Amino acid sequence: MQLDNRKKEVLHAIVDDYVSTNEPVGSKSLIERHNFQVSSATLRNDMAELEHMGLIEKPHTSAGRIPSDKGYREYVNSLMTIEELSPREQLEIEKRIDSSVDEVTDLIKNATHTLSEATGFVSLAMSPRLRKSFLKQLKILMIEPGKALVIMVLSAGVVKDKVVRIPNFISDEQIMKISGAIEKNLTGKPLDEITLVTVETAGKGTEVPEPLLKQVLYEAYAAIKQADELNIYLEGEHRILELPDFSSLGRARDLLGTLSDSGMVAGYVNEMENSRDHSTDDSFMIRIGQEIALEGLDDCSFITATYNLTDSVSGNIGVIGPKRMLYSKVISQIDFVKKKLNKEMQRFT
Amino acid sequence: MQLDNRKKEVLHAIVDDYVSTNEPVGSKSLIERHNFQVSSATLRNDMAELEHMGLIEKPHTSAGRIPSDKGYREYVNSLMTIEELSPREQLEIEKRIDSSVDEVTDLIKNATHTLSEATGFVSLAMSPRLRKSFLKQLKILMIEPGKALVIMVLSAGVVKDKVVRIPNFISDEQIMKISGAIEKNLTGKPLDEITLVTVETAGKGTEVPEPLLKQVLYEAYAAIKQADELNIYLEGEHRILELPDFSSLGRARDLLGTLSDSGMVAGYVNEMENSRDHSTDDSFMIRIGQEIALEGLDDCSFITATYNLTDSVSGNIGVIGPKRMLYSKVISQIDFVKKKLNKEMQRFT
DNA sequence: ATTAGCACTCTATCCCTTCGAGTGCCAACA
DNA sequence: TGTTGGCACTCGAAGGGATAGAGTGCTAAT
Repeated sequence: MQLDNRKKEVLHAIVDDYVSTNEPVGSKSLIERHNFQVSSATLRNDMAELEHMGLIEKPHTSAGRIPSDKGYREYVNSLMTIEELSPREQLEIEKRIDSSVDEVTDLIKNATHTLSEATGFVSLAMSPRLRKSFLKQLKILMIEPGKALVIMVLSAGVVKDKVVRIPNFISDEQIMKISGAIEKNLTGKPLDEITLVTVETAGKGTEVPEPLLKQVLYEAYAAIKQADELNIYLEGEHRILELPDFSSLGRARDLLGTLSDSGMVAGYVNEMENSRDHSTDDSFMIRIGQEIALEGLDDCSFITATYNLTDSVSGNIGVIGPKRMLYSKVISQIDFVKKKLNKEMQRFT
Repeated sequence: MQLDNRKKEVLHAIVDDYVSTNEPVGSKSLIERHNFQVSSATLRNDMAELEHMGLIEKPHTSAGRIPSDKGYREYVNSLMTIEELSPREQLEIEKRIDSSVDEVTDLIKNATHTLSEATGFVSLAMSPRLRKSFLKQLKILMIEPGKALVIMVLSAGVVKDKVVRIPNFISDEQIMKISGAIEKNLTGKPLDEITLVTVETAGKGTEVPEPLLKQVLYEAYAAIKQADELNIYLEGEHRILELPDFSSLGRARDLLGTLSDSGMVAGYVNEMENSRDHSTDDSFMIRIGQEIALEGLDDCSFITATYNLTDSVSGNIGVIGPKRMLYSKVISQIDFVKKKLNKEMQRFT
């Protein structure tokens, strides 16, 4: 069945009212608050149909209706209109992000924090996916016998390092030879094309005894792989408790419990990113309620956008909030933060 | 008034019972659960006196008694006996911390996580206070025109780095000269004795034009100062919600709100550390309820111990849990984790 | 297709009662 | 003087109606 115009308006109105009042909405209050040119009985008929179609539901027989996941989905896909943030709100966000940090990571954390403050929800960001960026420099610095620091400068303007163990009796000079060889042969190679074999090949020809060489090369490889690992930044978890939607302790507990396993959340965001439809240039991903395959997020919506550090290096930033949220507002907030982030990131590349 | 022996036993019993049942304890149940050789009426008299002394209080006229902050304090100071962890528990902790990480920071995070899991409370750790450690190496690595990485190796076995801005047109060679000069002159100096002036003096004599030199020296100084900054690691905030003590949403919200400002918590821990009584070798700090000068922690106890990375470089690790906790158990857990941490840290120095 | 009217449903809220654990105090006792 | 049994009293928690109010579905009329 198709939604005729009035039914669309009714659904739109129900979502709006429910979002703003947090009470199931009935046919009568719908008439009161909106300019429907029909009677409440007519709306009741419409609502019965919307319910039949699975777009709204009632908590109990004699209560008003609330949107179902499917209803929110319809609202987000076809009904709502995104409006720009007010200049005031824009300014507020720009002011908080502008801080002239020197590292991309700080910029991202900064943006995440700002987003959480602006929306009042939990916000999160993934670190840039660096597998498509390539090595610009790689140095190995001896720290003390048996310990060295591998420093990598990547094309995306990111610096990574890792402390590694090396053989105790290897000399400074030997380390420098190896480091030079790796750098010479691997510079320009994207991280996802660097394997243990590549590194070992790159290090061949170095005049360093085999077992020593092999261990250092392995550690260098491990450092490079670690640089490629994804991090997730979560902010504002405590704001959950301010929301009436999570006033039932149990829900709040489940949600925070799940969020505390940041690895799992990161994995999920990654999965979302991979299944994203890249054919459109719309970089938003929206998951509503049960669409989210994480425990305890049944009452949440999960919205992320993709930011770009370079053409081929990107990450995600977004929020986890209650399903009952002002979608149009939140989406423009995320969009604005994302754009600001993209702009600021140009400084680094 | 002095506490006679029986009153001590009564207080002890009240704390124990309240901790284990989470219900105000009355004279009758006290008799039932413990082997007092007197009647409940006698205990009632004792309890009235304990209340008069401010050690216990009643939620309402006709309820049992619960320990006051002062009562817990007395319990912690004089009544409880610390028992060792069972071998089983020890093993559990050792297993989780043993992981052979290569950086001190990871080790600390690891320990913090373990402590939170073991206690079921929020745990936290401060990064080592590095001001007494000294520079062993300082390198400045050019990343790209206008950007460099300052790398510092400290005596405590810690590596720190920071991306800094440098003049666009400075040469690799000039940077190396400056870096060499700083390293040569400042190696061996404790961080807290390094000031902007010290760094500028160290860099004198370098054959680099004044304004360029000055900016690089300033950035190097800033990097050193940043290495000295304290970090705090918090773990397991979500566990708060599992505790019956914080089932009243409002309290949980206040607590998590306060904890979300990690800078503030860090400042408080620092203050505690500074006011610690260093004359005894007891490295525990215990703050109960209102003794904690942080909003929303009225129902909490805050217990930390001091770990040592080297003789002069230390940090704190501990928990924030409900006042109504098994103090002896929690203290031995912290103690055990701290000792394990100290042991593992020897690898790094 | 829309509407007015009506009987029905279900929850939230308030009030009242009852129950029980606990207290304080008093008088008696060792 | 410290201890005890007894007793009246207090207060919160739990349970049981009763009521009000918002909302629904259905029917018959327009």
